[in-house]
Amino acid sequence: MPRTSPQMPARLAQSAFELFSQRGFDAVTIDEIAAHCGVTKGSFYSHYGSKYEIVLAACGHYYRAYQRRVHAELAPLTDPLQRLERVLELSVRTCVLDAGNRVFTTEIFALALHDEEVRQGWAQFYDTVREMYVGLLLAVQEVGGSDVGDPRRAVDLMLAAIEGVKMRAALEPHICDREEQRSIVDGLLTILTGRQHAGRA
Amino acid sequence: MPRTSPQMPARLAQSAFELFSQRGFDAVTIDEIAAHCGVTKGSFYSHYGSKYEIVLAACGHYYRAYQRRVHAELAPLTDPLQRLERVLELSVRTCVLDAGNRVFTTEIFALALHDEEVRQGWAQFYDTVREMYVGLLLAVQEVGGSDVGDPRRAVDLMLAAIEGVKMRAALEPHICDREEQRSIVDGLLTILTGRQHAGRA
DNA sequence: CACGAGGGGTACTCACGAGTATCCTACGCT
DNA sequence: AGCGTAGGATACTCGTGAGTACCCCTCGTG
Repeated sequence: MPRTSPQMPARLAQSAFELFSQRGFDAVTIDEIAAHCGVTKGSFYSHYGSKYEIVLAACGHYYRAYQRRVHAELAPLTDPLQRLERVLELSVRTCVLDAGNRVFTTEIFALALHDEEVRQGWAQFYDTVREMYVGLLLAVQEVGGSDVGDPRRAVDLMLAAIEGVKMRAALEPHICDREEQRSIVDGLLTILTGRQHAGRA
Repeated sequence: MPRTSPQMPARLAQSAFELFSQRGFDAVTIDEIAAHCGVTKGSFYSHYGSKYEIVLAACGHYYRAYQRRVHAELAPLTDPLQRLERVLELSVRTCVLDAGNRVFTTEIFALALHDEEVRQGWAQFYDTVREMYVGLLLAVQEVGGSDVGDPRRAVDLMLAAIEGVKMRAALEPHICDREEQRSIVDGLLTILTGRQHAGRA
C-alpha cells in the first residue's frame, strides 16, 4: 500500500457530509467530493461503489457525530435538569439554528420518503434520540423536576415541536438570535417538565 | 388558435403536481409532465419557459387547492369549535397522512432552503395558514371554548407539532390508522384549547 | 376562401455527471 | 533489490434530460 490514508473512507464521508450540507445531495458531484479531499474520482471509486453508498456513509457520519457531541456535552454534568437543558441547547443549536445541519436533515428526510434503507437508518437514529430524551426526562422526574404525566408523550411532542421550529428558522431568520434561542429552549423545556423556565439555569 | 385547451397551463401544473407528489422534483422529467397531459415537450415549452417555472406553478397549484378545500369544508359549518376541528381533520388527512402530499411539501421545503423565490411563496402560504388557525381559535375563545393564554403561541406550537407528526407518519406507517388519526386530531385540539377532547364532537 | 398566427409535434443539440478502463507509482515483503 | 499490490490519477464512455429549431395544421379573421 502506498502513502495511503487508512481513514480515506471516513475523510470522504466527512467531505460528502459538508458538501451535502451546503447544497443537497443532487447538486453535489462525485468529483467535488473527491476534490474536497484532495483526491480524484478514480480513488473515490476504490473506496465507494456508487454515489448512493457515499450518501449512506454521510448519513452515518452525521449520526455518529451527533451522538459524540451529545456525550461530550453530558460527560461533565450530573444534575439531571442541567443535563436535559444542555442537550436541548445542543439540539436547538445544531439541528435548528445551523443552516447546514438543517439542509442535511431535510435532504435525508426527503430521501427517506423514497428509499427504504435511508428511511431505516433515519428511523433508528430518531429512535435513539427519543430514548435518550426519555431517559434524561425520567431522571429529572426522579428528583421531582417535572410534572408531566406521560414522559414518552411529552418527548414526542417536544421532538415534534423541534421540527416545527426548524421549519420556522428557515423562513424567519430572526429566530436565530441569541435571546430567541434561549426562549426556544425554555419553551421546549416547558413541554417536557410542565413548568415555566426563564433565564439561565 | 387550434384545438387549444385554454386551461393547458393549469392542466400542466396539475400534472406536474401529481408527478412531483409521487417522485419529487428531480426525478420527474418535462417529457413525463407533458405526456401526463397527453401533449409533448414542444407544447410544454410554449406555456412554460423552464422546469423551474413549472415547479413554481405546481407550488401555486398546491397552495390554491389547499385553500379551496379548507373553504369548502368550512362553508357549511357555523359552530366555532366544529370549524376548528374540521380544519384540523383536514390538515391531518392531507398534510400528514396522504403520502403524496407529504412528499410534495417535503420537496418544497428542501427547495425553499436553496431558492429565495420558493421560500417566499412557502412563507406566505404558511403565514396564511397560521392566520387562519388564529382566527378560528379566537372564535372558539369568544364562545369560551379555549383556556390558552396566547392563541398565536398555541397555534405556532400546534403547527410545529404537525410537522413532527408528518415526520413520524413517514417512519411509522401505523400512525395512519383511523383511530390514530382521531387521537392525533384530539392531541392537536388539546394544544389549541388546553382541554381534553375525546371521540366525536 | 385565403392567410397568418399560434398551439402542438418531431427531431434534434448539448452539457453534465455517474461510472469505467487503464495506467502509474509508492510502499511492504521476501 | 525486485516484485506484486492497492491507492491514486487520467481519460475516456454513455445515458439522460433540459432546452431548441423548425415543421405542420387548425382555426379565427378579413
